[in-house]
Amino acid sequence: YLNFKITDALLSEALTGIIHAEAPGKNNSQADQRILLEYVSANPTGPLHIGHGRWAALGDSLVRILRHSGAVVTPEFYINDFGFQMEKLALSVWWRAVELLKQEGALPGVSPDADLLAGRELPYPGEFVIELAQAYLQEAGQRQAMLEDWASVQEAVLQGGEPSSLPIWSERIKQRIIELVAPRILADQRQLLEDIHVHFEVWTSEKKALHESGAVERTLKQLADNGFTYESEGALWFRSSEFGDEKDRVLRKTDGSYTYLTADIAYHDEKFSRVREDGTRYNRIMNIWGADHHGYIPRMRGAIQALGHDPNQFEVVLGQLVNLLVDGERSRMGKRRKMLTLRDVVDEVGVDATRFWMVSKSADSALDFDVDLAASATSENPVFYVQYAHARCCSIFRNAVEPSPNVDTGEVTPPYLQVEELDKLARSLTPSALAPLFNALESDKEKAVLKTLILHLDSFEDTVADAARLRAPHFIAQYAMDVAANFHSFYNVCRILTPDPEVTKARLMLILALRKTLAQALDLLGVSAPERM
RNA sequence: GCCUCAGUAGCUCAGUUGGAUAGAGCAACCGCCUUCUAAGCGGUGGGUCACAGGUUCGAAUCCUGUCUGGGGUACCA
Repeated sequence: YLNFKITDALLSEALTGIIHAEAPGKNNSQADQRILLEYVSANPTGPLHIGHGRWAALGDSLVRILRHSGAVVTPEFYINDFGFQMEKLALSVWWRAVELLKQEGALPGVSPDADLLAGRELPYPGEFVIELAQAYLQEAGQRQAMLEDWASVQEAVLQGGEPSSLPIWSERIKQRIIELVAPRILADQRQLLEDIHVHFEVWTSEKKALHESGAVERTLKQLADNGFTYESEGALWFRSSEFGDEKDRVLRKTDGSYTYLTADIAYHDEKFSRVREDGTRYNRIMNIWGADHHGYIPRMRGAIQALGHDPNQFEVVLGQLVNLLVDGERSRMGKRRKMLTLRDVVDEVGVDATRFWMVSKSADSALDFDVDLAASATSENPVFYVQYAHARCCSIFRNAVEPSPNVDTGEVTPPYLQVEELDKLARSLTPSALAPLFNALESDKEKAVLKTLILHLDSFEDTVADAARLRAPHFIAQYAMDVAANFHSFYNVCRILTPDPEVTKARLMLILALRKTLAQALDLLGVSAPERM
């Protein structure tokens, strides 16, 4: 094993490079990549939950890291606004609307106290459905339409007709509810995502872009022309087993409707074929999926191949699921009346803590999110450790250029140096100017801590490239914690602002490189870098 | 059954292409604020890296098997 000595000159060069860099860690390791990254892609059937939060944090950090590594990335949200889920939601809204009308005594022949929902289980029992129903009834004309609708289904409902036994209500009202409700929910989701600094450039509606546009039929025809479909048992099948899938998959059900897979195949066909603004196409179609979709990959890959695209350009980043811990026990998220939403968590622990928490662990391991710990996690979250390091750097710079009045004597100590002086020094910095950094150290310990810190700063670029290559944002979180720890050690063992101006300047350059790197690392995670805490 | 992810300190988890004495945060204990922010630092205690084989000069890491836990195995989305 080579045991080479790292000279002060090399360390100086590393620091100088960081200070002159436009953005630390920037590299070209992914420069040949044109990536369409689809993630989150929730149904517009309710608020985002914790699980979505993990994909959002993971995906957005990945976008930032890949771009920092030279890739062109388009983040995209696929809106699953088609199919049974939407109908189930509409049905739930309808029931809540009936309930509201009943409470007002507006339903003929029904007492306001009567329990129409007794024994029934709404597909979407959440509180938010009641708000949607209220909004729906306030729409011009909808209240009247509901009452007319009620007259036609009243008897069936009063005799105990189940909500699931469709249709007991009119198609007209169903569509009207969906039209009203889907955009509202989507807008809420979008607002929350923006609030946590997760931005999508493209929003693709399954309903509009695939079903109403005829894209699904076109893709289906292409698959058939290529000879990969057949009819059996009244359904249309895809020969996915020819591509390594366990079995063939249904594309068109016996009732004539399409499966989710069919629309998704059309979607991926479109993504592969899409021509970008500069005339090129994407050479990487990337998705972030939950581990519950794992078995779905072979059939999707098969379909991509069957349509003549390169399956090697298709990539799925799988994330293990998030468990919600309530009273120390795992509980399934979702269909509870009171559920803990992503909004609740963000309100409770803040954007920075939530995002850092979500990406500080490998996506390969299941994440336990302890609700009871959420509040206390505020002070426990390592994100503050990193942010504090950054704030400390900023504080040092403030002290360096500001006069400091002594509280006891009232005397004012002049600033160590002027802002302009500092800027000029940074701009024209050469490695040799950093010599005082190494010469003025008093102990081996100081020297060792300093060396570790600079080596760490120097490895940032490699870390970003590794994180990009392995699609592992948690490398960055880990890195940020490590560097922060190095700095906190150094800070306690070595003073930055000293009576010797040359030493002070050199050490300030170190802090400048550190501050830039910390700010960049935090930015790659979508976390703010506060100047004071 | 098959596919897949995981099992590392009391708890939550890092450990990148195999590399030197396995790390961090939290929790426990002992120190450190007249000096750049103590949301910090130093120290102590705490690990048969699930288990058993194998490959290798060298394994938490690679291979095989076993055990335990999560997820999947739909004409749901």
